[in-house]
Amino acid sequence: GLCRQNKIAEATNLFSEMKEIGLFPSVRTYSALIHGLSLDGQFEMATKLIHQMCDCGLRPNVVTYTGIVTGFCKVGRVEEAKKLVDTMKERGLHPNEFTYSILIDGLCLKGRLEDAVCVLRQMEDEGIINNIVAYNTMIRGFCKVGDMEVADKLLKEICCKGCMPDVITYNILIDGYCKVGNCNDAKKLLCGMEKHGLKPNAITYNTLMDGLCRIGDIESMVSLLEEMVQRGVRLDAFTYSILLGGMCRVGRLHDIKNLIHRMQENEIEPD
RNA sequence: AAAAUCUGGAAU
Repeated sequence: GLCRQNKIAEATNLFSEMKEIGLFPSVRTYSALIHGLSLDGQFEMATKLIHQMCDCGLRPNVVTYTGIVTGFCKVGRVEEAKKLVDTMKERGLHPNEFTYSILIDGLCLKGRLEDAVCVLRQMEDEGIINNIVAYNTMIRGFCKVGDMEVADKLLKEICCKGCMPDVITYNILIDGYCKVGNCNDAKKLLCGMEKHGLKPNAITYNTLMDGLCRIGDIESMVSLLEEMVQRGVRLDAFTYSILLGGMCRVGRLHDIKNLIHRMQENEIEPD
């Protein structure tokens, strides 16, 4: 909990206190702290804790190592992440669905899409075929470089394999199409997801409205906003920011004032 | 669940 609030120091203190009063931290406790330290870039400390665990007779498991892998990937140190995964394997620990999606994300962030695909295939070869997060991560990688053809191919591929796309899959693809200026295909995906029984959420609408706003289609943006409200999807701070951007672009100052007023009525603080 | 994926602006 403390780690999630970026209070690593407090977490570390609490951890020391625990030991002083004679409590033995469990593998989970260690893993939580190791994850927090890794995200904070404190890899030496994290490694030290791994050793400490072993000294206490505790066996670090896949989650423990994956915590450090996450830290490396987030700061672009993918090679070290891969090396750690190899170490894990040597110690008889098999990477799981989390490990794979994290590694794929790390490679995508570095622009190493081909390598990421290799890891994805390796994951499938290991028999993990229902990891929607890994597929979403991979699809996002291609979307971010504007390669919508491959992204779409992956969507079709996972459908064939019986791994059901979720709302996030569609949100990622909608954003991809919007960012290359192809709002038409983005709109088609919105219909497509509903056909598959998935409910668009605020992020879906925000993403598409932003795309429409970027190509200057304010009218479509407004009708989408109406649809969003009608269907009871709550507007959030992102929604307002996107709408305000659109209104500024076309100089509708009066509408902007209205929006800010409505925002406060709906108890959303302008950020 | 002790760990993974989606949207704006500003800042850097």
